[in-house]
Amino acid sequence: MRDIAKAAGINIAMISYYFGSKEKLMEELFKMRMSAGLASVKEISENTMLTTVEKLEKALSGYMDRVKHNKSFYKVILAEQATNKNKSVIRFMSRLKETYAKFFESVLNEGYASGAFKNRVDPVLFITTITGTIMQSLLNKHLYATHYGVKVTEEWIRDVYFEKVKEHLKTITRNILGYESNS
Amino acid sequence: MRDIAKAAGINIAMISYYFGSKEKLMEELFKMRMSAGLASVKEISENTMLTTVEKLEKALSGYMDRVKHNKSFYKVILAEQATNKNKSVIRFMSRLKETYAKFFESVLNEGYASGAFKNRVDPVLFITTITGTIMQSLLNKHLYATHYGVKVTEEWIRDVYFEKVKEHLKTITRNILGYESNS
DNA sequence: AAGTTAATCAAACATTTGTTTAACTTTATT
DNA sequence: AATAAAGTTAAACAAATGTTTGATTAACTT
Repeated sequence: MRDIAKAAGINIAMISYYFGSKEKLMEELFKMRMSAGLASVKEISENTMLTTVEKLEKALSGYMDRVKHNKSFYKVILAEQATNKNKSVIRFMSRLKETYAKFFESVLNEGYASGAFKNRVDPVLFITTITGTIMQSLLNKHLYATHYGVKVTEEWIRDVYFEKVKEHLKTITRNILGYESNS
Repeated sequence: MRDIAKAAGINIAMISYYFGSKEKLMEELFKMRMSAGLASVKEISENTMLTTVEKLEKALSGYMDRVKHNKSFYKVILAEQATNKNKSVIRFMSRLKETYAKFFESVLNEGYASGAFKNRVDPVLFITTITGTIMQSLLNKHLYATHYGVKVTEEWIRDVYFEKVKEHLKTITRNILGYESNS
């Protein structure tokens, strides 16, 4: 709390004054940061101009971009889920995941119905692979860099690494679902 | 530390007496639990009787089994990497990951050389997807269960859920690398 | 301008947490 | 059996941590 107050340039008592407790502060943080993802999914599913593949790729690239611009926050998400301490955050994440699950399930079903996707996959496990790849990419930056002898800088992460991950995501999605590239 | 001592049925001072500090206790835990993975990789790469696909599938199924039998520990691994606090654990994990990276790189190269694998993938990003899927499957148990209306029990997790994840892993590996099923 | 409410702060408070101490018991050595 | 070493413990210690208090200042309201 002291670190947060210092970083925010405020007195520590202000956090309790405005948020009530550390737990509630975390809750607000989650609600605020997660709303962008929900809005993006909502917008995509309501857009009738998009093909199934476009919907899918738009969702994935949006997801990647949000993680790319909120690296620390997504590490907090990981830590929160792994430690399982803040119950209201866990509940919040569960609801959120269910929303994403329904979205991806409907996109996959649309693709199977139209014949765009040739390979059957469990939608929940598909999300698990996508989310897992993105989250793990946050933890494997240094592995990638040292393996290929590159120096880790903010620019490299932003302009090179995350672009490679994005491309990789596209590739594996195409291979997993079995559809042809259109770009 | 008090919780650990209680769970172990020992006095809290014993931890300092035998391990020195909380950090060093964690280090020992990591060294101990991770040695199985290293041994498995070593054994597989030294076994000349196996085909490339067999090596790959043996490594993945071994990995899955270790996670399945040490669920809490792998959540600790996730939390440790996400919070980035214990530097010696981070260093240890980095060395370990590099070992795995080299292993998978050589397996993939072997597959490309023999023509067994048709699709090119970056080996480090391939590991990222595999590890990510497995780790995320630890966090998505409840999503899977509620999405399909199943009750979460230890038996269900062990006998049903992780078997589904294992199957899924096999499927996506096959699709990502582009090789044919042999079973 | 007086009075009320809201915002801010330094300090105090009460737990929690990792570590150490000092006394003791048990085990091993001669 | 006597002595030393190793193992074990309850209690104390010091630092960290989330929260509250009570005083002070700033911002509205009439």
